[in-house]
Amino acid sequence: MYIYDYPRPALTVDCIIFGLGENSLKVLLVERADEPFKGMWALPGGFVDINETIDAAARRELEEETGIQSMFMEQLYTFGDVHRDPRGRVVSVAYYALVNLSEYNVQPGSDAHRAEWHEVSQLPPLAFDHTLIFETALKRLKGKVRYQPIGFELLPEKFALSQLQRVYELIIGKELDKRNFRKKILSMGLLIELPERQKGVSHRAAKLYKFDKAKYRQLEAEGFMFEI
Amino acid sequence: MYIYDYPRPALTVDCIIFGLGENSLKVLLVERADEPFKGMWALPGGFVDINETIDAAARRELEEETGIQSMFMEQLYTFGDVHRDPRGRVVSVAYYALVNLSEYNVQPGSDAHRAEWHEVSQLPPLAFDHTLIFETALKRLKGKVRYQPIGFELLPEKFALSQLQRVYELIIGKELDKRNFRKKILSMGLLIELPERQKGVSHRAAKLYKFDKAKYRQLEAEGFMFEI
DNA sequence: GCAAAAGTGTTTCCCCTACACCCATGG
DNA sequence: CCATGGGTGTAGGGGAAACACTTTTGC
Repeated sequence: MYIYDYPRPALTVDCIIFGLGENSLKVLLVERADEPFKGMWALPGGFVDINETIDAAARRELEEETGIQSMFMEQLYTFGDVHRDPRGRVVSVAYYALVNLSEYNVQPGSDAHRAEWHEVSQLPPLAFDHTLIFETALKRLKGKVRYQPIGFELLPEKFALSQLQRVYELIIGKELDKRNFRKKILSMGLLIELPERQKGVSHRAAKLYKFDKAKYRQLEAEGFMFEI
Repeated sequence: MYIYDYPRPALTVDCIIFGLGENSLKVLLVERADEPFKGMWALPGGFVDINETIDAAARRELEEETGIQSMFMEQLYTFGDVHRDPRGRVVSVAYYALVNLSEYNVQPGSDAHRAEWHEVSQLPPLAFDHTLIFETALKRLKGKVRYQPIGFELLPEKFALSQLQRVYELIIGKELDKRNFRKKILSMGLLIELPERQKGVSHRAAKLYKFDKAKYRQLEAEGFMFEI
């Protein structure tokens, strides 16, 4: 049994890129330029090169689509139904990524194809099994945001507590009590209060904070569990 | 860009099969019959057929190794380092499975190769990147057992509460208070008390229970969260 | 001075934890 | 009768949830 004797599925990555809109959670979709599903919206993705790890392929796709080199990214699940691609057997490893739109001013569409941010609650029909992939990603995000500090990845480095609270409310999908939220998040001791404040707002300017990654890693190693 | 123009990685599945020993958690390992890593222990696995889903390939491997047709199984993670297999580019989708040893009397080694149950705390060196895969599986199991009712999968259909408690203690790795454990698990209302009792024990026979899957699914749909 | 969001404490209640003794059964 | 695990209740503490008003700032 030599490993080259077997016909092989093609291997791709697909990326679910979440971003934060004004008052909604968004996902980056691309319009398919070719058949199959020409003209339909799809998740950005592409083939895994024979000399590149799957993670590297996902990073490459993320950068191609957004121009951002380092963002939070995590493998989601591998989809391998026999008929998920009409062209033949294609197995896809899905990744989800979180990006801060306001800081980077992401310009989708720098590539040849059209790309747009869509509200997660109003997605168009998607090509292939991408609706299933997207739903899997959203479910994972909702589950994970409560017990891992990934909400910060959607915000700029410096943020106000109300922004952070809005992130959680958008993802979890229910309102949180302001005082209890602040108490809880501050009591973890994982936020560094900055000397600066919000600028250009027409009301009292909020204190800005940043997430203390080093401290989180230390606490995590000691058995601390993040939880909202 | 036609999908057949790309050189493709080979695609395999690897299975981490957990079973419950007398007083320990065990994993099924096979001894490699061929190079590379001939004679070393490895996770059972094999190639994904071009006409079979990845899940089906994993199920097939599980059945080949254990003779059991339906056991709890879940995709774990996909491992795709470029040099993880010295024969060439091989991407492996790992699955973990939970099996109840006492009920099925699993006979590893029915196949041509040697297979044995090993205590998870005393594993030999493994072939390929299988130590990494195994550690990923164990971490997942430890994390998941607390908030999904998968502990039951390691037990026979009818079990005593003390058996269930032992499962949790083994996986989580710390002792639990008997009264609190019983209170919590019974208060969820997910166990059906059976009219029968343990047999053949030289002390007071324990009540037997079974897990109420239908009720769990119903509660889950209503937003209920299992948690130990 | 008004609109809009920032910021702040206290009480109540429930759940988690800690903890020790009697009971049933087989040998 | 003894060894082995089965089975049970309560008190205290801590964290989660509920809840409303004052402060700051720009216009």
